[in-house]
Amino acid sequence: MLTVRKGEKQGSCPKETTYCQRKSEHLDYTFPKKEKLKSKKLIEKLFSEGESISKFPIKLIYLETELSKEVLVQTGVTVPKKNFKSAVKRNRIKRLLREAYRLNKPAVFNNTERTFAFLFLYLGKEVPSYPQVEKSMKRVLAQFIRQIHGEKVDP
RNA sequence: AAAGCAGGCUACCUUAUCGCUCCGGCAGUAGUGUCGGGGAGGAAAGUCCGGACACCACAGUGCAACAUAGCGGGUAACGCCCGUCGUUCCGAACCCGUUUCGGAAAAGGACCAGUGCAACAGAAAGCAAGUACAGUUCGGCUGUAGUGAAAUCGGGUAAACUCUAUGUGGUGAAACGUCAUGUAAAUCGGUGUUCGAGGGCUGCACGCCCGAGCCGAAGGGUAGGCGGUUAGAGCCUUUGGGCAACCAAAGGUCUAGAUAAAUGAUAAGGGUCGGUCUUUUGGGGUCGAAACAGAAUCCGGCUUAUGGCCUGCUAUAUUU
Repeated sequence: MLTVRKGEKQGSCPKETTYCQRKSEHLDYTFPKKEKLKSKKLIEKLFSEGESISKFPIKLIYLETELSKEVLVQTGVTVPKKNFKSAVKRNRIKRLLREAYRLNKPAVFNNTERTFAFLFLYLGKEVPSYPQVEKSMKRVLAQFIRQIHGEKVDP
């Protein structure tokens, strides 16, 4: 019988020196509090005035706006309660969406100086795997970049 | 071996990389950086009971409503838990009985207060009528028979209304306190100031209390921080008391605190279980699976969902 004692978790290992290099290359994979979309007002504004990009199962609503914090983008994620009654499943999907955004957000940050509010909606009916989410996320962000650059040129 | 019931334990692990949140140290005016540490559950769930806590000025009476129902104990409290008696059911034993032993169940106050209900059988089942035979003082007066658990009757039934006893004030952390912000404690109309507007106390009535505002129009602002908030009827060990639930003492210990809501993602390896292939066995290869489920003021219960493992009891079947 193997008994595994709780509370004997391994201490986190010392961070590698690669962090500083990353920062200099603008490859910032963090997702701190100030980059989270929290204002009720702004979210309502997003739904009424925002533009959307839909690449099933992810839908991105975005709006160019001024932000209170000194960041380029504030991002929120939503999974409708209607499609997923279980709180565990909703949490799981939100975490996957955040994770996919976190690892792919340099694509946005390195291509714009303007500030946006983002809201990712999950429209599927099934709990996805991470590769599915990431694939969809990449397509959505690529489309977003094309659109904002297109807008810049036109006027 | 499979099944049911009861109880206990557990809720894959390790490493690497990236990331989130809180606390503490250090550096910095600060944004922040860095080092160290903590970071979901047995049900966190349903929100069904009981409390703590907060506010409703004080917390009244009657009715209604709801809950509970042998007796005793435990507890902060309970509709919970423990013990016990009775009842019913199942099994075994013998001295074959309303017996003894073992196990299980629950809906255990009251049907001479009232109302209702009753399968089959029976002529008739609860304002009573009335069949057959016999007797007779000829009066449906008496007896017997027959059906049934029960028949001119204080029979049954309250997971039937009801009655009795006891208990329950309301709201619910979006409570509440505090700080910040705001041009607005402004304008117009109606109504009112002891002949009382409008409220509060419980759903209603009584009764009581506060009392100078209240309602509408048009128009304007906020939708945020902090406290409450995580050290508690806490957890662990030992000893003592008690049949037990549980209690007492001593020692040790600190164990999530988010708020559009942290506790995660990816990869590799290992263990477990299952399928399949292979091997004389040991074993090996390969594919797949890992449930129910996410803290939101905090406790004690109940209920429901659910993957493993272990123990006991019950009856069944098979083998020796």
